[in-house]
Amino acid sequence: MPRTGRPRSFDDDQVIGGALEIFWRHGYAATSLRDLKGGIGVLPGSLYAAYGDKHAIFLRALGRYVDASREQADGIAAEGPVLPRVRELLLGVLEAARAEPGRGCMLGNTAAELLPRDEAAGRLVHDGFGALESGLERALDAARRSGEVRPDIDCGAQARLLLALMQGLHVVARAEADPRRLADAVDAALAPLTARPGSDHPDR
Amino acid sequence: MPRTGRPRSFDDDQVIGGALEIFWRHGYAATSLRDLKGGIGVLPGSLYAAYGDKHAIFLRALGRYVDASREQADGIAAEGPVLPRVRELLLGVLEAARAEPGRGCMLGNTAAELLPRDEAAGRLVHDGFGALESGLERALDAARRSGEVRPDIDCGAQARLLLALMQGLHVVARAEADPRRLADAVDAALAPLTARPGSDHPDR
DNA sequence: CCACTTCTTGAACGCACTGTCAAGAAGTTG
DNA sequence: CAACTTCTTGACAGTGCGTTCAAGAAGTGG
Repeated sequence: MPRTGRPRSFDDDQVIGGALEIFWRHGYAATSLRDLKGGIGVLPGSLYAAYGDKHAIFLRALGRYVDASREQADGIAAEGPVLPRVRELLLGVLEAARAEPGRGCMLGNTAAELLPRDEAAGRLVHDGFGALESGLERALDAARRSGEVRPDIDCGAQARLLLALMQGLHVVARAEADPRRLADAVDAALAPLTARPGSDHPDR
Repeated sequence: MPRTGRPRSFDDDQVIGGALEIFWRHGYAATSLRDLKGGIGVLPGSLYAAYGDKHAIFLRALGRYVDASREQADGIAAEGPVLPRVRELLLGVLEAARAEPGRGCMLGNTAAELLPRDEAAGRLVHDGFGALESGLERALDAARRSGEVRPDIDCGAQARLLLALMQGLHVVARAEADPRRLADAVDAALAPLTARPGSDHPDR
């Protein structure tokens, strides 16, 4: 007997990716299902049949962003010199704010708009922040072992500092005509980490 | 000839203050005029007659918050030891997040939700951030002159760093069950400012 | 106390939103 | 090809929104 029906006309990845793009730019409340339809070409009826309701679609999109954040965090903790990568990460926030104003970080945007009321979104944002913090901490730990950063640094505290700085840059940059004005704050944050040139570094 | 009519039954300060409270907690889009009525007891019709529309009421409330931020900024730049006050400011962000989750900073909330699309709000947020940055910079400058912070510190860059850290703490704290976990990031940010015990401080 | 002005009130309007549904389109399998 | 299943489509209901407005209430100055 026949068991299959008409297949989906849209690709799951494309729909969630498109929804992420729109939610990212406009936020949750300010995004209507017609905006989603306009952006990805799938009508509300199909979206509801496939995913449930608007909130469920949002959580799917946010979940994809969290996955991407996890990958980014792992990239920071990769091999090689760490501080230039961290610096690039933070300056990249400012450059993104200049090139595409009004996007910011999806995690921070969601935190500001929906937390702590939306518990499901809260868990995802918590995971995303946790991944970034953990990636930064692992990276700093490795850098400390290699002598790239001073041995007396508290890598956990520094990771939390850098995460908060990153989120703060996203926010403050929104109000700046040229976000690059904030670049010296990045260097001010990273300078104290560097090992002194003549200082003792354990190995190598 | 008679020229005056029925006087207002509500106090302007109370209405704007009440509106600020509600916008602060719920954001702009998520606050309806019926919410405002519920919170301050003034019907939409009167609000429209008195202030214009919803957006105008929001700008008035935001303007009041900016004024308060300016006063807070001046408080930081007051006389006496600066670093303990800055530390208290940043730890106060975390304590507020613990005691009253979901408020954050009205400037940051507005930046995340409305900027850079809403230009009038953008100017106000820019002014508020500017006041905080300037207050921090003046405070650090004074502290450097008094020997409280190291003489080789770039006070402008540090002020921008602390402002961004403050805003970031507001955001990240929303996703933390206990925001005090972030307290060590505050100390990590302030530690490099302190003059070394045996170091040279110009006067006193 | 009366003429006049302004404010308050609650209903109402137009609109946009989320979510639903029935009918038709488009596949798949025996 | 025929039976069957699933998806798509566009219209629609229900709700809540910002905003307006006419009528009555409440003061004020002469």
